[in-house]
Amino acid sequence: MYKFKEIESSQQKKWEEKKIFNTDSYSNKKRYYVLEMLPYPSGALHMGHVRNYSIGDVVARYKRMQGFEVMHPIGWDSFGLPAENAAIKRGINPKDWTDENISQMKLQLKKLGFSYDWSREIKTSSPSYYKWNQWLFCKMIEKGLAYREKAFVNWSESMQTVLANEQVEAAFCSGKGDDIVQKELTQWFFKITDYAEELLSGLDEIDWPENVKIMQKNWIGRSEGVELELDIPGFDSIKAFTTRLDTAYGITFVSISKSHWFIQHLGDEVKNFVKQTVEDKDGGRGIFTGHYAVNPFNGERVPIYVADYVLDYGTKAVIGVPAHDIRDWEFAQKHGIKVREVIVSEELPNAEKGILTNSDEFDGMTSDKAIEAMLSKMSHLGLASKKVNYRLKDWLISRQRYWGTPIPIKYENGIELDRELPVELPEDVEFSGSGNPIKTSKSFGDSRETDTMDTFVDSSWYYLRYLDSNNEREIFDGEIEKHWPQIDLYIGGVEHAVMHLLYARFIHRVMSDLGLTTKKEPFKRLLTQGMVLSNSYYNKRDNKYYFPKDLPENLDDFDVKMEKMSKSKNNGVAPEEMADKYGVDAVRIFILFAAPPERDLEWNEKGIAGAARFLNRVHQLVEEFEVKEVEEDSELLRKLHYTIDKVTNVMETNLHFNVAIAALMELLNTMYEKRDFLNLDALMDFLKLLSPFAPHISDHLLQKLGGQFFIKESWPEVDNRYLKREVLSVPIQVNGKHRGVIEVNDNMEKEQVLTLAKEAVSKYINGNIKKEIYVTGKIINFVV
RNA sequence: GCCGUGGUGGCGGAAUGGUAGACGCGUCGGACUCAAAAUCCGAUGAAGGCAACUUCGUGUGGGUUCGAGUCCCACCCUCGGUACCA
Repeated sequence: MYKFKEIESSQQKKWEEKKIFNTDSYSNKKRYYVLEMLPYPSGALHMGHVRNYSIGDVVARYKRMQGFEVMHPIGWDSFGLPAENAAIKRGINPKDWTDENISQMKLQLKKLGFSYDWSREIKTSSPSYYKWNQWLFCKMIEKGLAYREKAFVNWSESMQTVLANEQVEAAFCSGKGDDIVQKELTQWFFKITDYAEELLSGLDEIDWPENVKIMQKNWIGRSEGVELELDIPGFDSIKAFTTRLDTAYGITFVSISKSHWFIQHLGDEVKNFVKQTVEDKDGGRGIFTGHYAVNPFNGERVPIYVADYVLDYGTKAVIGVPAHDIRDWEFAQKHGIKVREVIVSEELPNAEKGILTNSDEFDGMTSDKAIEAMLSKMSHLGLASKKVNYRLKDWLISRQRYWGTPIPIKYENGIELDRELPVELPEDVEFSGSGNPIKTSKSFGDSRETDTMDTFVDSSWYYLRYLDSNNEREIFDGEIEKHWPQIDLYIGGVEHAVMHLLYARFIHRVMSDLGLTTKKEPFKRLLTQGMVLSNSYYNKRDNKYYFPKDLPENLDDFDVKMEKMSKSKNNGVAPEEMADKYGVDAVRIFILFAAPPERDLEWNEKGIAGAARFLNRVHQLVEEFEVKEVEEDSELLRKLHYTIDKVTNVMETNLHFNVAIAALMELLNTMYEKRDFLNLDALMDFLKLLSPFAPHISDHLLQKLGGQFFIKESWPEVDNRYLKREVLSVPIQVNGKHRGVIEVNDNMEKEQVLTLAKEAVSKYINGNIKKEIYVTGKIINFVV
């Protein structure tokens, strides 16, 4: 095996010495900005990171070879819950814990040889970064895009803190869910709903995977419908949204959400129901309020329920038509609510549009006609209006936690912005596990906001800070932003498809409206990568996950599953261990080869050995190579140019590096067979193609052949002359079944080809051909 | 529940509607070696057959088409997200 350790560390040293990955912010070359989602410093780099950064690194190196000035930065998303938990559990300061993790992970990253411009590194937990979060917050207040409002949260009485839904679930699982209530707190929000329409239409301008666009579309959830007013005798009327006004005669109940204004008028039973937190949100849970609303169409009194399934958006109230809505049907079944058919149906429930019945003068109309007619009648009475509704809620950014950006607000004389930025996190705090630690600080002051910001705020604009990360006067220099207005390619896990990516798009638009950015959309192209999985071994006898090295011969007692690598399942594979054993380049090659980037990847140590073998063969070939006059070999040249074409295509289109690497392996095999005909140019072209994937060995071999660094070389070009084939083999089918192959000249006439084909498969034809299909050069099919 | 993903040999995967299984792993056989490792060469979807070859085969059931892994409909399973994990 080639000496990968020596080669890798010496190449990395050379790269660092020459600072060849640093980016000129003001470069006048063509520019390309490739970015991987910034990591949370959990303490150790995992294979998911390696995969993410390898994908980005390949693109960065390829683009450099194409003559682009490439921006490829890295930093740390270093605020967040785990640091605070470590503080509570082990008495470590969150800052120390975080910084220690960062320095460890940085070391690991450097050993993996990614082509980052480290001079741009950022850390979101440093005041020089979060200062600008606070500055943005102030701007948003000025713009009317941040406001304070009451909202329900999961509140743990014993811990005196807010819990995430995930934590609530965990608490219920371990039988500790009893003290969790729904509590109303006054909190800060960002008005993302003001941008709902833009965020929706903006999706059309970006080159993102269709499924991610659809998820965002559905999350925003635009629906056109009607807001209908129903009277509650003795109270204000209630407004309910519906997209199916045609079913209004079928209303047999009304449901409101748990934060609806009407609840304040209700008794303790309902209020207690609202406070309860239960595990199962989807069981059609609801309670009758004791009040009725009047259906303006027929004057009928229908019961009002508070129901879990009504989301806190829009009017927070929906009409219940069990006959024609499946969820309403289930709710009605559970609560014994009556059902009335108003769309002619064979069977109930029936959610399809159709012809109306039981609907007075609207009987016999189609749904669409009826919606118009019914809306017109009600709007004359002032009881209904057309309305566009969104599922998207405003973004609650307040967190009752320590390790985040302090919200820069003082409450001395009402609500006041604190303009002396940064408002730094106090260090004289206690981590007792109960309440917000900031409240224990003496230095922080009594009149300040003690909530911190959601960490999604940090990660919503960090890519802009990279442009000018050491700027102390401004969030970034506008001139540099004009040079690098968008991320050309953004790479990260599909788990961020909605929240992070939607928040970032929102903040970017806000910044654009503030005149800070020149484009509306931050990420021109998105690649969502799959997870890295490996086998986990769960022992059914002692209920523990075993490390693979601790397994017995006999696995009868074990549940073996392929799942996401994680600490708790003892199935993680440490990148540095693999790099030590097989080399960094082999790790990269394997992780890129084992699956296309967007798919989940199954870890397999045998596979990485295969990658190392491949690189060893490359090394061997170059070691044995001598520069001398050789004859041209058309097959070798065709293979070479076919591979250049293939790899370039992958780079320019879908980034399916697994296919590109397979092509490189095929080329290597051909070059081995034909090594007597191999010249320096061909060998060099092969190494160029390989270099983005396996940069250490490639640069090492280049230096042996008299060059320097591949990112300073130019990407090879296809010569179409070599790709042409004179003889094509065309498969023949009879009735769609493969029956043979013939070789034809590329200039042969159709008739001649068919005659030859008939001869070749005569025994399957028996004379009577009904139809002949010939797709030139591709396929022949006879129907008999 | 809702929104989205995926399902192809023993395994990871490849395949603009046109020869299913490229490439790699594993396995088997051979070469080299005193031997082993490494390396190199060859075979490898399943069933039947001495063989030529035949039949079957891309989660399940239907459909469109000369032709479907690929398009359409229904279903099953899997994974991600679900607004305070990041």
